Amino acid sequence: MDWDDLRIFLAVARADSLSGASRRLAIDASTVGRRIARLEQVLGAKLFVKTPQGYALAPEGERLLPHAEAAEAALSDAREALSGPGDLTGQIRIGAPDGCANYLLPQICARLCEDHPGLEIQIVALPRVFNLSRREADMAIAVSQPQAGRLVVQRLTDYQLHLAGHEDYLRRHPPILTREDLRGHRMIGYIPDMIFDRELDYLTETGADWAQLTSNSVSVQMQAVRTGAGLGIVHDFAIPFCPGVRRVLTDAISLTRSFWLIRHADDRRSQRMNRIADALAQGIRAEVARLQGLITLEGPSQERA
Amino acid sequence: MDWDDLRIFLAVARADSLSGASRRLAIDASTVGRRIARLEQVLGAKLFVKTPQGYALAPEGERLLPHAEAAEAALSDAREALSGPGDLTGQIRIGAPDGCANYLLPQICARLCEDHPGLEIQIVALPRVFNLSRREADMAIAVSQPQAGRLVVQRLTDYQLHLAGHEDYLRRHPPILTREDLRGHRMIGYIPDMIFDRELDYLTETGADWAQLTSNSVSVQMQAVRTGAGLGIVHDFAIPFCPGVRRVLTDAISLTRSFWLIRHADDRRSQRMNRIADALAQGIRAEVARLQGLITLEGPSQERA
DNA sequence: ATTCACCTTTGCAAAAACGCAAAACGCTTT
DNA sequence: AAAGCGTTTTGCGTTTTTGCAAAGGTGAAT
Repeated sequence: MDWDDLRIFLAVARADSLSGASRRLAIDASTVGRRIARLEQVLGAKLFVKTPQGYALAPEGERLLPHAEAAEAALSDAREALSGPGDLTGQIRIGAPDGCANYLLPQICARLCEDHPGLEIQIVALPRVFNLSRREADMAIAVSQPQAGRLVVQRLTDYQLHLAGHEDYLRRHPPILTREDLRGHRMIGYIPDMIFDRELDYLTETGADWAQLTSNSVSVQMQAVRTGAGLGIVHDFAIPFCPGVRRVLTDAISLTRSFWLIRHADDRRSQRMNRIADALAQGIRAEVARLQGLITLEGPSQERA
Repeated sequence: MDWDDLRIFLAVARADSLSGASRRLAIDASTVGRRIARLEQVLGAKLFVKTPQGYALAPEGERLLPHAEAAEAALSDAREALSGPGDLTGQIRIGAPDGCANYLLPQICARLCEDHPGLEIQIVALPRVFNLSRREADMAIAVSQPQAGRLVVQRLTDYQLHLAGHEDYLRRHPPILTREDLRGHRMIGYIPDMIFDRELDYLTETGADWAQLTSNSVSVQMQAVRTGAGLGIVHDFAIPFCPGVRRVLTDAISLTRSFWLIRHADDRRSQRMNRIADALAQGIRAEVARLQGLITLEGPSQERA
């Protein structure tokens, strides 16, 4: 039996398809299929039920899975035991909402990569809720705590959102001093049916019951605000990246949310994962504080409009 | 990283040489060397110190070893979880003193193989004490309990040894009724400096302080007795295989020893290993009882000489 | 009803891995 | 001192594995 076939087995079991595993492993799908076939022959068991729409775990495969994961954990521990205590190496995939992925993670991860040349970081911007238990990512940042799963959650930091618009846009309209002044403004927000977490339902919280220009992407929304398309709820930490964008009604409308770092429970005792998580947490905390601090310093003009 | 390289790593670490691992794995030594080299490169660590007389674990390899063993355990559990609850399969290597290996194990293991066609049993006759912790065998039968190691020991059965000679030989000599009558007889025994366990020091226990014809193999000694070369201490359970061999002085000289089954502590929770061990224990108990029973039934002639 | 997108499977050429044989090396023994 | 044994290492022909491209199939959407 070739131990390496178990690595392929794990990928297929998690991707539910040869092609998905193929992409993840960077191995051709035909090879993946052949190695699964070989594994099944050696073990004398049908691990998957094969359909034209994918590979699904058969009962025998279900029984194999936890042991394969145990082997994976042993391997992971092995690499950890070998790599020097100082440097972090290997690949890590971090899932995050696109606001975080766009305005926070790049700097933080760049810094991390600089400190650890052997480390390879993949930032996956999440347009949807993430399935961490399938190892679509090693860790994920979320705006709410997950309810179930063998996961460990830790709070990263609070952050704030405010209504904002570009100063050119604000100049073209009468001053906004009360909620009533919002009438007639073009609102920018999420595509309603693509709100995957109730924490993202910013607009209804402000009283605006609908938005004219919507996107599933925070950065697209931000770009809309920046180009003067209207008013939108934006992350404070994103504002420094968009010169000219000014907050309005900060007294009346102010939202606070939190970022949570979610990890596999199995990774808890992994020194490497712990260190990466710590670096990430510290980096996000510092970066949010830094960016939010820049706003009030740079432009107390939010009331000026 | 190819997970299968870890399997090769384990073999080399246990054999302390490429060639030893090569024999055990049935893979060419050059391939074993190349895969170790590849593994070292991927991990970026020198796992072995390479000398013309073998591969010795380097500190980094020492750190890797326990994790590789953890992976191996996971793999073993996996195969166990898959194989049907009824049948035993795979390969197992049993070490045993050559008396046991010659006169007990063949029948027992043959029966076991018959009941489980997928099972492959290797009987290693042991001319020396066995290093079970290096996985030279999966389990071992010994004549004394080991003192140390992560091992689990269970007693199999008691067995008896007596002085014996071939009836032709006995007929050519005066009757042996007391210990004094042994003077002048040619004694067959162990090569003194090759007695690897004090439990094997049969002759001094009888009062005979030296042997003229010696071997490190119980079966060779038995063969000597059988061909009328002299008198020797033989296992009772071996006598039925040697027509004409009769015990003498059974009242004055009677030795009792025990067989112990030694296994790795890690295998304790392995259902497969437990079943094999149980079958082995039960088989040996039954076979020793059966063979020892045959003696008294077949030939009460031990006093006749 | 048909096209499309996605998946798996098969055929074939290229690349990688493997086994064999020989060489190089050190240690032990004659 | 030299020959022999066991080891690792290297070179080469063969086998195996892999990736690519095309084919075959199924469900969803036009």
